[in-house]
Amino acid sequence: MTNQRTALVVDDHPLVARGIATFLQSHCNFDDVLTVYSSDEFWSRIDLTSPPTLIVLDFWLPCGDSLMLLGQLKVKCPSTPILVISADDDIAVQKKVVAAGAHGFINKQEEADIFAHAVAILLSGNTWFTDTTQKRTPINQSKELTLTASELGLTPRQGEILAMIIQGLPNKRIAQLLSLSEQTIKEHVSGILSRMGVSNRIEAITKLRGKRFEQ
Amino acid sequence: MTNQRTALVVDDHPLVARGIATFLQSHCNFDDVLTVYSSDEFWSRIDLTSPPTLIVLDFWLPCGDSLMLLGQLKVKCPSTPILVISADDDIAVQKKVVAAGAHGFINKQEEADIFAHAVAILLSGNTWFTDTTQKRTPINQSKELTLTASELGLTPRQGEILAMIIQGLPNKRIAQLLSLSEQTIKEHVSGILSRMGVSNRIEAITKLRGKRFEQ
DNA sequence: CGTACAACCCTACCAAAGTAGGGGGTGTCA
DNA sequence: TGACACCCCCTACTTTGGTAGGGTTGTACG
Repeated sequence: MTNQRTALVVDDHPLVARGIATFLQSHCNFDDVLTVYSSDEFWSRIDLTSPPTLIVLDFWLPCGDSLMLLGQLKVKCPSTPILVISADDDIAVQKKVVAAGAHGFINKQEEADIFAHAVAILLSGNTWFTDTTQKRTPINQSKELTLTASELGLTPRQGEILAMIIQGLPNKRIAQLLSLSEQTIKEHVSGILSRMGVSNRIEAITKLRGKRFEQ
Repeated sequence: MTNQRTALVVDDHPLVARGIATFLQSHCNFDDVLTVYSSDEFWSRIDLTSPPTLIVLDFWLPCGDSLMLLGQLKVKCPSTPILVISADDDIAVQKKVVAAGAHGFINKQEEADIFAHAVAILLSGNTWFTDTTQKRTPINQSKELTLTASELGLTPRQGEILAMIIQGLPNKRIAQLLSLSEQTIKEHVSGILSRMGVSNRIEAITKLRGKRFEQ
């Protein structure tokens, strides 16, 4: 039997696909990696008579049919592990991926060594998913994506209020919920904004987009 | 004089950054490429005493301060062309990038040879931007997580403005970018809010959090 | 003891956001 | 032709957000 390690990478971002491909070759011991940029190109170009050792599939294919493609891949290559990658870390996405029968799911923001680890796990016949039951601390979220009040230089009260701002609550509601005057909230907000270097709460919200905030 | 070609790549997705770096080296004749995964890491690690030949900057850094970083980079390396890349092809994004003084803007979905072409254009001292007048060929993402203007019952203009609201732009800036009066923007905003069933732009932003919006 | 800081309250003021109601001007479609 | 949707502009108004002053209290620290 040949021990050639081959992989198939399906991603509509050529640069990302290329990055994954070179990474698989240089860090995961793959001999040959095919890159495909769309499901159309996949069906017209790729011959799966010899199934690859691993398939890496982007969740956000432009045609939106990555899950369908996943199902067909599972039929064609039943013994090949499939790792789905995505740019966003929505839990709903992972649930869909699990339901569709993938063997692993990982975020593009993941550090390279974690990606390599996931690949190794899949090659060993196991699955790799982030734990959706426990709080967001797992492998999934590297620390750079989580901000705490103290990291932002905020006082505890300011952190509490910032969390409410992010929820979209207006000052009046925050004041009600905390049983404080609206003016006091405004002053806390001013402190938060100047500390964050933004000029209003909307900038603060957009600045924290994609990040997690903990008090 | 040394003709060393060096580049700096700032992208919060390690695999993407790696992909761009290897591509620059293998296809664009770069000798050395530094990769950085966050603006924090940038300031703490990178010494710009010798400005790179090219800077590649991701628009969607997790902290949301890519434009600020861009401005500071322009001060530190006034003669270095800056190419901004983004995962979405929102025209508003490109407009912001242009306004911030970047020398080029390109979508991550672009083919690799187009990316190489853009790099060559920038290195020759010119700029590279995509034509915003022609209509975008819609890239349909998976439908459940993507909302379009028509799905929300919005008119094209309202969709355009909602995209800007989500970016955090105030009415005044939107009016400037669209060459309209601020009042007209307010009326469009009112229409958007009542159509979405929310009472202000902040609720609109939080309502669309975690989802994609396309015009 | 004094200093510093967080937390809370107040008045006053200004800017931004949003609403209401009044015009126009296109284009499409029956 | 009229009805209608969309787009743009205007004045005038209210609400919300944010800043700048001025305070009081309590607590932690040297």
